[in-house]
Amino acid sequence: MIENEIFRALADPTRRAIFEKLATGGMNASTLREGMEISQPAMSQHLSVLRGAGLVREERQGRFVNYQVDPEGLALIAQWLAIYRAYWPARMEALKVLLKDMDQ
Amino acid sequence: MIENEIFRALADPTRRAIFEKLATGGMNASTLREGMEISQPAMSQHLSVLRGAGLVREERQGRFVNYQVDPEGLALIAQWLAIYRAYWPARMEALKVLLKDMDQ
DNA sequence: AAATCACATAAGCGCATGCTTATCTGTCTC
DNA sequence: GAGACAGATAAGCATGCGCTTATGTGATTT
Repeated sequence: MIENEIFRALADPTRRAIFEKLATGGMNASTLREGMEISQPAMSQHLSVLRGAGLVREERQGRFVNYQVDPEGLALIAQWLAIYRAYWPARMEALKVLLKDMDQ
Repeated sequence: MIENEIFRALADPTRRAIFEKLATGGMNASTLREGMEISQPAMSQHLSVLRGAGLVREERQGRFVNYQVDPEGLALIAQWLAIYRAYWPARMEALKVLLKDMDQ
């Protein structure tokens, strides 16, 4: 069950930070590590978890590995969330705007 | 940081099951426990975590405590997710429908 | 007020998780 | 091919987490 791996992956703040940084644009593990106080093995392990959850894709480029956000994982969260749309407050302007954007 | 508590709360499959059951309608802890193989203290602890994450509200009713989904937590996930809308695949029909609904 | 019921809290335990250091694999450069 | 570099994997360790049993608290019933 991948849904479980997604939520578990995002439960760790360091992993969310990595994912969020990656969302600004694809980059390799070393670049990703810049500015973050995290060891190389730790980064590698986190990326592995994110990859297993379908939140991140990897692509070998010579001796670098380029990582980027994988839409699949995000889509699964969105679907999970959509089930509970009845509970979202009507005043959620940000989401409304989002939906308008998508509807075009 | 509550965002962290939300993701952590949802990372546990038992807790997601409780939340999902609660989404079908508010009920007290004992009713919630029916059909789920979970001890009374475990249920109480899970509900406490969900409450701390803003995913669930509680309301004393005599010697029962009625629990129900709290939209606040869901809204925060939705907002977090919305940041990454650029990555959502265009073919996400379910979400499109959802947005249309909300836009009315 | 005594017993019962719904639920919360406390304490302890086993296992998962995230980190560390050390080492391995694969690719590039010279 | 030897060294350097990017990254993965292994092993060990400390902490966190979810469970259990036991007990506490507040409300209801008789």
